[in-house]
Amino acid sequence: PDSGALDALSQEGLSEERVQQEREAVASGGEAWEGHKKKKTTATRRNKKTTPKKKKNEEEEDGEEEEDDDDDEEDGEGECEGKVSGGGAAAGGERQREHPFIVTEPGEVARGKKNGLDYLFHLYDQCRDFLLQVQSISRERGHKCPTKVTNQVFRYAKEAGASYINKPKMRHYVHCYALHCLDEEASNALRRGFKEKGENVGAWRQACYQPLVALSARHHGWDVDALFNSHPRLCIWYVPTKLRQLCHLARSTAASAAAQPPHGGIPYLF
Amino acid sequence: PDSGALDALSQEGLSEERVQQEREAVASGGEAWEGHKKKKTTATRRNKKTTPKKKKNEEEEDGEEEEDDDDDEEDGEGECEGKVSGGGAAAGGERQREHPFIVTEPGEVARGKKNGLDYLFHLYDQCRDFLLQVQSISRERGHKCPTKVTNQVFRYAKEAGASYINKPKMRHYVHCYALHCLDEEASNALRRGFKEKGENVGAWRQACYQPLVALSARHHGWDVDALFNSHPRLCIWYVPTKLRQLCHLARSTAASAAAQPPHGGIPYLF
DNA sequence: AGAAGGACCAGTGGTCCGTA
DNA sequence: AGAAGGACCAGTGGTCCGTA
Repeated sequence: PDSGALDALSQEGLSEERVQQEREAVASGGEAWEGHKKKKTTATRRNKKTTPKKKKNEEEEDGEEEEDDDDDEEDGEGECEGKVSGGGAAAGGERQREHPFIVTEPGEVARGKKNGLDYLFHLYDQCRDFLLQVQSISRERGHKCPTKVTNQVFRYAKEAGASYINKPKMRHYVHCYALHCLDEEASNALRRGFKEKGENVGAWRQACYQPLVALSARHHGWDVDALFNSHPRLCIWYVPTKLRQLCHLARSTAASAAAQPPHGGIPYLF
Repeated sequence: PDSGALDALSQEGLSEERVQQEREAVASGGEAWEGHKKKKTTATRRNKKTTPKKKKNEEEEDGEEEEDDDDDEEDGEGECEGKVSGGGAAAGGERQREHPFIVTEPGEVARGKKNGLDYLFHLYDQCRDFLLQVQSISRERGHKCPTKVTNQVFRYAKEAGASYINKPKMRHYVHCYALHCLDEEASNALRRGFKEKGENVGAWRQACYQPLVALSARHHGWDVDALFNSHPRLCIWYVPTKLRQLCHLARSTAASAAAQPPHGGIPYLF
């Protein structure tokens, strides 16, 4: 009732400018992007932990990463950006998903049907770029302006043609990007170490938590929100739940260790 | 799957300490608070503007506010806090809602079955207090910490016994509170003026928009978010949609007036 | 097996409209 | 009529789990 003469402003609209500006090296055959599909599954999901997941906070020393040298088995890609699978057989529009990440050193380009970690981090910078565009549009339309990478930003990215960006992936690796932003030296060392040991991406990802907890403790008294906010490219990302929990746990542990010192010796937490 | 050994922390719990600390003067008879009721209405709401609402951006000069002097017609209230209706007849737990607001001068206590504007503004300060408590609890549990008055805060307030606080009411008058925070002089003058003219609360509420638009223009280049963030008690409140729209419209108007000056004269926007 | 991401769900911001 | 607020709804943050 109060909107008055003001809601002539439509909701979104989204200029299609940025399409295909990013992402040149796409799957072979050029089958159309699937875009909005909304496949309605009728399964009754969410049966609450029927399979008792094993927790893997420490990295296990297995999974000897094969480093496959089948370089140009696909088309002539190798340019710069990410690569997708599902390009080969019948061009009837089958599953189109990005190649999995592997642990690469800084500067190293992943060969074969893999994507490297520099590319992963580049995706975060692209999201930031999309956020800046969304903010600019919001401001000029007088809408409320997001400060974080929200659903709206992911939707915008998708509409702009960056279909390889999606929320679950970006949320999954945020803390890895955080370490990259906050301590590039340590991040690079970790990448080299895990590549050398032949660890898989999951193990490397797990290993990124600990250095961040240490940083939050050392510089921000375990306030991981303050840690994220201290960096301009990082502050637009939500703090992942698990990292928040780890910082909280570490603080509690440190506090109780300080309150009740052991009988014989000094405890070292890091 | 990642939660690990950390989710021993339950969700809320809410110590019942604050109950009845606020709000002494309650309805007569002392019938129990209705609390959580969740009456399921089966009506098909949202038939989208069947009744064409008239827009009321300018205050109309009618409604000669009767200022009823039936002071102590109810019980012996008159202490300090807000008053509720529904105390009279059959004590079978009927509708319990706050008395409507009337336009009062600063310092003036509303008489009869009315609440004054000092009381209204006091509710905002109470909400801030509840937010501070929610933040404190969140921080000590390692949860993410709200910076604004969210649903969680309203829920907390209700559980703490402040059933007279609710989201629609608080959102409805935010901009009035904003003016009170940002320019108490102007706010007080407006209250005196509207009381004197015998305007109702709705008219006064409408009149609070304009001075805020002027403030946002003058001090923040029409950035009303910046205006809200400039005040510590105000920055915890979401900017109301209509105020945001008004600021946007005013900026556009000012911009086009500046770009295309009229043939004979200088335009004054304020 | 390890990993990418469609799609789901509980709880949010926003406010309409049946109620008093 | 003017006003208070229960309750609804579209779109969010978060991430599970069917998929490749």
